[in-house]
Amino acid sequence: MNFPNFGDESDTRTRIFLAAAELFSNQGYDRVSIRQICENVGVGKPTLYYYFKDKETLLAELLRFSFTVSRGLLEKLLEPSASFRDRFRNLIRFREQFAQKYPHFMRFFISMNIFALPEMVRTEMLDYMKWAHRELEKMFVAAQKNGEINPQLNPKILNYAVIGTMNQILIWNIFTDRKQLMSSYDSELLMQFWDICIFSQPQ
Amino acid sequence: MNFPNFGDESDTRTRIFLAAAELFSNQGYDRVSIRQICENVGVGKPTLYYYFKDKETLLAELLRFSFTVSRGLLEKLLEPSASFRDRFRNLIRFREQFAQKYPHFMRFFISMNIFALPEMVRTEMLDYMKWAHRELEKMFVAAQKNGEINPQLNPKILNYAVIGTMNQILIWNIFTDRKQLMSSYDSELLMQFWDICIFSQPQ
Amino acid sequence: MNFPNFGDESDTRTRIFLAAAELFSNQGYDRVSIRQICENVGVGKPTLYYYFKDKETLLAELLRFSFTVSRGLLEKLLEPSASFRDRFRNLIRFREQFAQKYPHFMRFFISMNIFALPEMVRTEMLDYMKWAHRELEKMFVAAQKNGEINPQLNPKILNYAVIGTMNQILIWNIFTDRKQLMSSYDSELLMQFWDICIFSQPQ
Amino acid sequence: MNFPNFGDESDTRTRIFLAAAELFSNQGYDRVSIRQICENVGVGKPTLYYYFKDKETLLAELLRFSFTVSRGLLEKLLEPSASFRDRFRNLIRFREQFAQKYPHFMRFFISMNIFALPEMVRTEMLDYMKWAHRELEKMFVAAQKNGEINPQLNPKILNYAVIGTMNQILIWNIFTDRKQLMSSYDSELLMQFWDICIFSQPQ
DNA sequence: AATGAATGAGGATTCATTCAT
DNA sequence: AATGAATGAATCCTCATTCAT
Repeated sequence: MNFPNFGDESDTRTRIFLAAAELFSNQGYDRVSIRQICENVGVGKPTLYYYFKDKETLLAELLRFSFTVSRGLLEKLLEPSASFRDRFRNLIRFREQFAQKYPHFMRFFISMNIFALPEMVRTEMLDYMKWAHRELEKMFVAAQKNGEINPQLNPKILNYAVIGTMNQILIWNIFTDRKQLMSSYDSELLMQFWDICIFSQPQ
Repeated sequence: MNFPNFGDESDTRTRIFLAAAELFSNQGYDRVSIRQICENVGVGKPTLYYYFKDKETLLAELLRFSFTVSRGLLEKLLEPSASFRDRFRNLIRFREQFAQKYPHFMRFFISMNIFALPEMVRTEMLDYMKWAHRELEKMFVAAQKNGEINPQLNPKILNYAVIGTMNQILIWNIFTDRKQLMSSYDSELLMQFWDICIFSQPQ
Repeated sequence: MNFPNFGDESDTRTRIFLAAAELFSNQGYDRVSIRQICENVGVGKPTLYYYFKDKETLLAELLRFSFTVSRGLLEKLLEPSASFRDRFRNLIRFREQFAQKYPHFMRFFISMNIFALPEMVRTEMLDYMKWAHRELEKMFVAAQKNGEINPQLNPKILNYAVIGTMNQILIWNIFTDRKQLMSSYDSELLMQFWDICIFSQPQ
Repeated sequence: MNFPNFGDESDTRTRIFLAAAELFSNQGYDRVSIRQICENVGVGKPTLYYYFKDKETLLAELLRFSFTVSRGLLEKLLEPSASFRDRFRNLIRFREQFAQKYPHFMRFFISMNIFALPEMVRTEMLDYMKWAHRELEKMFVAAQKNGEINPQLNPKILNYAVIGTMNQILIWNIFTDRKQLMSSYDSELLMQFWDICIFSQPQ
């Protein structure tokens, strides 16, 4: 599983990007000031404005980065190349590994409240989320048709359950300030849980 | 199922309370200004400060109200008076009905899970969440001992799953601007889902 | 030496009066808020406004009280009944005893910066000070004519010196937070000092 | 006698500095608003905050400037290079000339009511004053040992008298709105006064 | 590619004061 | 004689943003 990289991390633009991700994820978009970001990076404010039109744009670009990574991965998962169970496991593993590699981005993404976002960014985010939601649901429906998972389960609810459970783990670990937002042990337990709930066939 | 009421809803303090809940849940704590709240209520700023020491205190009192309601209910659910399944159903129904009666508070509460909060408020919130988390887990463990639910399921994950799924439904409905944050149809489907997943015994 | 008393000290008006004197002398007129005064007295704000038209009036009445006391005394001193030296000694003793009996008023009076006062009060204060200044100078001139003090000394400067020295002692003791703003020992030393400087005749 | 200069007086920081000194000395620290200062200088509020962390810091820096000037001069006076009488005369002349060159700073310094000052600034001011007080007293004691001034005079009181008299002249001239806070004629009279009082030897 | 200096708009909060009771 | 509730105007300060260099 490969994640895209930012550019050169010694490059000013990238340093601003990363500092913003960290600060936004810790304190929320509104509580972070341009001054704070610049101080963290060690540059003056006009430098930030040289690279990013404004604060919203900076946020938007951060979100777009998350989307790109996330969408890329989801698209791979959706290709019905492997068994559904393998793809499902990958869905979990992906979150685990993204959380481990980019904890700030994970925090940032999870703790992003769509209503606290500037209009322009909100629309973009909502579009992505709707797309992901729809695609996942299609995947579950297909898996039920193929008999790969319990067909009695309502696929909408299943969708909520799968995503919601992962999010709940992440949220909980963010709140309680765990070092690891999602450990490999967590994803192991999660897989076992869904194995019992959805992969075992009813009698 | 009874929900506590605020005081007289024509009372200024209560009006500020409700307006703040609505605005905070829509735009996030930081984006809402004292001026906005006061305009919504139709009072001057000093009036707000007459009732609430400062903005953080207003937020804290809103959260405390939510906690009190929520805790009171959870405590009833935890009493092992009825069958576990009935109590579980009540857990879902409670959320549904709270969401219907006080959609703003539900939004407020849900979005608080997500928002960056001032430190002082966060601690208080964390305490409540830890308590609720712990108690629910105990309930699941007990139910497994009694043979009321599938004992193979990891109770921690089960806890995340049950709460996370409800939250996901709420979040999604908030995001997509549904009128009903959680309909009785939603909770019906949800109950069926868990009936299959956790109440059916393994063979 | 008798000082006028306020009315009944259990009377609300007097309690406000005293609390204001203490607070103003500690923190300065501007830094003290009506709220603070009321809290110290244990009454609501409208009560204060029942007794005093506004904050300025409260200040003005405090100053007027000081003037009345001070002027009454100075007038006694100016009556050429006793020897000049006795009257001079009384001038010092008066300050000492006023400082001991009403330390707050003394602080209040000393630390009052005339430029930091509201216009209306300022004029009143200035008038009093000019009068006192003039009268004292006359007294010194008369004493020189009578041969009671060294006639070589410039009476204007002498006036500044006598008053300025006492003030300096008070200011210093206020600054360094002495319990006694002016002890009887202080006034003894002061008298000895002026005995040498102005009462001893030149050869 | 040389006084330190501020930087370039067309420099924004210096202009804020001078405007603040003038306003503070006229109206007192609390009555002067940031807005007022900025209007006087003709800059926006954020510009002031660009140069000074906050209002207290601005005040503290003004005081520090006064201290530095004052201390530098006092140190020169204390060097027992010249006769005591010459140094004493310089003490007076220094005040006279400082008052003439920087009337606003003189007013500012004199009218600073220590109790109306924020805690942090107060301590700093007190430290300086204690130092100056101590050093001057030492100088008087030494002069008495050397037989340069009347040894019968209590040096503490002498200290109060010398400083207090000068301050009284300044205060009086400030109060009565004289153009010159301390004229060379004033200092001439003052010197004659102390010549008679303390430099003439007792028989 | 980067900066020092500046700005307009708006933030939370507190002030002295008043009304109806 | 006293109060709870309310207000307009002002406070200090910070924000995102920009210009000239």
